[in-house]
Amino acid sequence: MTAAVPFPRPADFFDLRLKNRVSVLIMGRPKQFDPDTAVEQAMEVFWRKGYAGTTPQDLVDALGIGKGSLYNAFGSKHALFEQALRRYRDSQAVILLEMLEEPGPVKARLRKALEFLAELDLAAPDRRGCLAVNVAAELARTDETAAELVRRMFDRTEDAFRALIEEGQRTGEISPGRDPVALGSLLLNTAMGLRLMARIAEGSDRLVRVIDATVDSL
Amino acid sequence: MTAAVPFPRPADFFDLRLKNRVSVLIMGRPKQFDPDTAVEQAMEVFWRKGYAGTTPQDLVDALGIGKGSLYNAFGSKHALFEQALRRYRDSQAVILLEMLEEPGPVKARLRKALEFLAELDLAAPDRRGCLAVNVAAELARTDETAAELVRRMFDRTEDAFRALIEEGQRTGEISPGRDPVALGSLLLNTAMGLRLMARIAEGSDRLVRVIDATVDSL
DNA sequence: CCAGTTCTTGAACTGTAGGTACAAAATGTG
DNA sequence: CACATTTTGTACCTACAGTTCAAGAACTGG
Repeated sequence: MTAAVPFPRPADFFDLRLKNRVSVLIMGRPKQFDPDTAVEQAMEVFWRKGYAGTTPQDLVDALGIGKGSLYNAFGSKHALFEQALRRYRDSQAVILLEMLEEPGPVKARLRKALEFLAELDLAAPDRRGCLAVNVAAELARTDETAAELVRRMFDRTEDAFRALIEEGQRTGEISPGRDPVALGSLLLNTAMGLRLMARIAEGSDRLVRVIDATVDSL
Repeated sequence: MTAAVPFPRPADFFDLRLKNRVSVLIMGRPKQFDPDTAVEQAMEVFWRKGYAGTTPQDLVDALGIGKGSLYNAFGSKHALFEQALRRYRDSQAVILLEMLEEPGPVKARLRKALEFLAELDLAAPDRRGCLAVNVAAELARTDETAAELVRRMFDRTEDAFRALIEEGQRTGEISPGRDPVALGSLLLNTAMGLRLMARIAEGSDRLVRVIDATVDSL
């Protein structure tokens, strides 16, 4: 939960201090837009159109600000993308983690979480899927910064699944003979596979079958 | 096996007849390059760089022909991409299908096939992963033609997994109580998930765990 | 109200994406 | 060899990606 919003890294922290001091001591014309909102909107655009598929014009249109403001505030398309990806991690990727931590029987919780993902993805505008999955497929080998961010998100999710399995083994719901680490990896793989499948699925049938078979396998 | 190279569709067939008649009756200068090889090379480029990430210049460089020849022969970037995707289906996507049809115990065959995928993906240049997976993530909602091709590839693979499960149930390797259709979907999901994970994996550890847990779950 | 600073707007700029047009060269046919 | 037809490389084109910049607007402290 608290890990969802990680402690600012040194650079961020310095920026923040600097920004605050400046806003008190010097101050120029204030921003006409909220940078946080802008990052959020940029995230939506990258999510729907991909990195290469997003143009500065798309961003300008979505954010409702001028190109100058955009580059003044964020520096470059890639820098904005990086911020958007971090925002995704902090606002979206944690949703699954939180669902897995709710109380109740382990298998039911797992099923509910997977069904939630499937419904979310099938209902989402443009069937955008999961930004982390999309970035993994699009940029993995050409953008090490993005790849590392996605890797960390996957690591965290894998870990949450492992913890869930271990809990199930303690409560007796899941056979203690099975390797919780391996099952954690498997569930991560299954969940991300689901989100990929959701991008081209015609209906929910296949996704439902995957979820059924997964829960059945535990 | 024979399905690997499908019978020419009407349009292809007509083109072929026309081309042959022309080559007998009129005939001009023959192509200096082999279109099949060119499509193969284009496939490699799209595979490594994605659709949006591939420029006409990239294609010209990789194919070693002029832009004029490129557009004369293939019409547009997108048309060439479509041919490249079909080529992928016929030359690459079938490899997994063939592996699943080999003789031997079902579980061992499944393990071998998944391990083969993982090794292939980890060793591949630029860790390009699976073109179908990449296209699903990049283009699903913006290119219906490509989406349909990927859908069909996924359908075929899912079917091969289902057949494998049914065979395992006949030989007693797999419990007859389990739904082979659902397990087919699950294995498709797992395999495509693996190929996605391979794009950002740091080592083979996670992939090995996924494979172990998958085979264990049957 | 002026200095100093930061933000905004919009034009401008460079390079390239994606594709077309064309003339010259190459080739099989008779 | 002339002919019809095709390929090919080059030049060219329009649009836009991605970014920069100049001019001015808004704010604060003095």
